[in-house]
Amino acid sequence: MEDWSLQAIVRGSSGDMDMDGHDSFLTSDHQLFDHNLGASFPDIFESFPGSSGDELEEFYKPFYPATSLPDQTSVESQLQNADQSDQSSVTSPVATINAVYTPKYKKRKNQHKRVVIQVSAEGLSSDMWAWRKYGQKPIKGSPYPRSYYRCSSSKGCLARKQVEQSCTDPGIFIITYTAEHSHSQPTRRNSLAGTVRQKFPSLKQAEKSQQQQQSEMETKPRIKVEEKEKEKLSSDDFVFNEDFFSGLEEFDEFAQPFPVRHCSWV
DNA sequence: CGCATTTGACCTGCGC
DNA sequence: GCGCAGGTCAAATGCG
Repeated sequence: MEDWSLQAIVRGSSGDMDMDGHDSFLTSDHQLFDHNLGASFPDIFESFPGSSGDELEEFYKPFYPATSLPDQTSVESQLQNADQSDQSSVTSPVATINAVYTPKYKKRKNQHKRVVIQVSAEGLSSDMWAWRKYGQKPIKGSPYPRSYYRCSSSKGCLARKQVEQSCTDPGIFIITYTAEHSHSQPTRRNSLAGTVRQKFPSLKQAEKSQQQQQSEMETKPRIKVEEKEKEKLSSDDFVFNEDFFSGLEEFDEFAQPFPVRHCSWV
């Protein structure tokens, strides 16, 4: 909220960029490509110690639309665009490729490796994992708060996810997954299956709440904006530790059912 | 009663 | 060293 002017600037300069405005100005060290995952991965393959590439390919496959693997030229042009908007927005993942997730306040610097996907609200509600919200924070430069979730299916499961709403397209949610599940995917949606409680508002709900929010803000300026957009997306680090590949199938499972709009490595 | 959500406080990393 | 921002904790509260 405090940085609306900044947003305006960013949006104005980036125009109808394929990156959402949030990532374009929020973080300087994020890589965000529109459907360009595949083409951008060679860098990762090269830099990933001991990685054959095929494994990673298997991993990221579910995240990009089958029809949208861009060619190298479009990738390069997009990278150029990214460079134009933010010279530091494209950085080599090499430096953080060995990052290992350490719980609790540890090493933000090493958390650069994350899996970031962009989905519609529909996609949000299609996540079969059981997530428990443990925090929400307003993010500088974004009108929407970021919500923090951890896996509630299993006690020791380190899987985390951050959800943040795109500031350029409220219908788009940026999800960042960190770490992997230490258990198999639940057959039930969550432990509260059968209850009314919803972990992620549907698009309609989101719209509804936005309308509420708007009317609220008309009467009382600013206040509780976050509540509404509940699901923001965020960007998480993905950890390339030894457990990384063992969890790929799980990501595969949750990634496929819903439409992924973007996927990026940061 | 058990689990989820909310929310302020706290901790840590980072830039200046 | 200080302040800011991101990430997490935990008490309070709500809901089924």
